[in-house]
Amino acid sequence: MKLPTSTEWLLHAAASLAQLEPGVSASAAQLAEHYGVPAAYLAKQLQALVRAGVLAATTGPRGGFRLARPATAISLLDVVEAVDGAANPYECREIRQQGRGALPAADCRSTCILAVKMAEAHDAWRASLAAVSLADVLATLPETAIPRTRSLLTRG
Amino acid sequence: MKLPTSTEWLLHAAASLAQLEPGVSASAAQLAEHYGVPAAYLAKQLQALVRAGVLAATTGPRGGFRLARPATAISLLDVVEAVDGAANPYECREIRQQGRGALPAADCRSTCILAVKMAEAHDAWRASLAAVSLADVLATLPETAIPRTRSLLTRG
DNA sequence: GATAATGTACTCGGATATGTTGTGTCCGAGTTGTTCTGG
DNA sequence: CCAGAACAACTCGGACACAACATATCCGAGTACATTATC
Repeated sequence: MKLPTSTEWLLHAAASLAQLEPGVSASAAQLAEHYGVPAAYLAKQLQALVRAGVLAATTGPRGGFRLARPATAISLLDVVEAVDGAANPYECREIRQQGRGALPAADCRSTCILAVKMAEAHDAWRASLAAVSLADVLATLPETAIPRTRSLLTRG
Repeated sequence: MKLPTSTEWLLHAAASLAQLEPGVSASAAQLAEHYGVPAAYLAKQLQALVRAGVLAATTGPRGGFRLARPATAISLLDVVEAVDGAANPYECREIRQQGRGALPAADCRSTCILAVKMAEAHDAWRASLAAVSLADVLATLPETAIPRTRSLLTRG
């Protein structure tokens, strides 16, 4: 069980975009150089956030990516599930109904208890991430961070 | 983020072994046929549970795998982390200290807030799975299930 | 008849191929800001 | 000096190779039981 490496990039990128003034965009190339990551691959992943409705993209000069919603309305879960999908990492294939020890249908009326418990754990994970918004993240940064990010991501 | 398919096999296998009488073992071939899964691959994964101290293995005739501890002392987390590892699926590579926007060392005294929040979510997931033991799983099975499993996994 | 040695069948354990998914890269379509020309 | 059109540069968006891990498989080392020969 491993999240893509790009998850870290996108979380930081979203946090950086949240620090920009409303209406201002930053391009994929800017963000890539800002973090020292491959520009083309970052751009590919940013598209996933656009498809998920977390970011909005604008083409042409002065274009780029910006938040599609206020930072208070974007949770870490929104970002993570945009890049990795919302599926439960545990996939129940009903092996209780297969092989020599297959259970009779009467015993399979309710969901497999193991699948239920694994789903509950996944829900706990999702709830933990859903409780943190980008605004919460920004609130923990030092005072100097936001002006600094704005200046670094503003093109001359 | 996806758990190996074999995770389901091992959870069910551990639950089945927990239903056997103390001291009785079931071989990898038996368990594989019981669930209709590839025997060699299941055996390979069962070894991971042995290395983790969850199962104990015995070679030779009448040998096989059995629980290394009472079912009350084995949690779902023990099984899942034995096969998949205990590492956090989110790996912080400190990109905040890299690239054009690298933060000064003074701002990196404490752990990156994003890594902290991702770790908290992982802890919530682990706590949820650690709270469920194999004995809890067995308690939800119908009365007929345990004698049935014992009879199917007992060799003639 | 009891015992010890032998043989056999069964078990796990690790080393070896293959398929799928994430990783990384490239080029094309579209849009905006700029520049140049004409009135 | 102003307006319009053409141009050019920059942006995203999707299509194309490469690599790492999970998947699947095989054969060898070791052990317990059953058998057999001996005392």
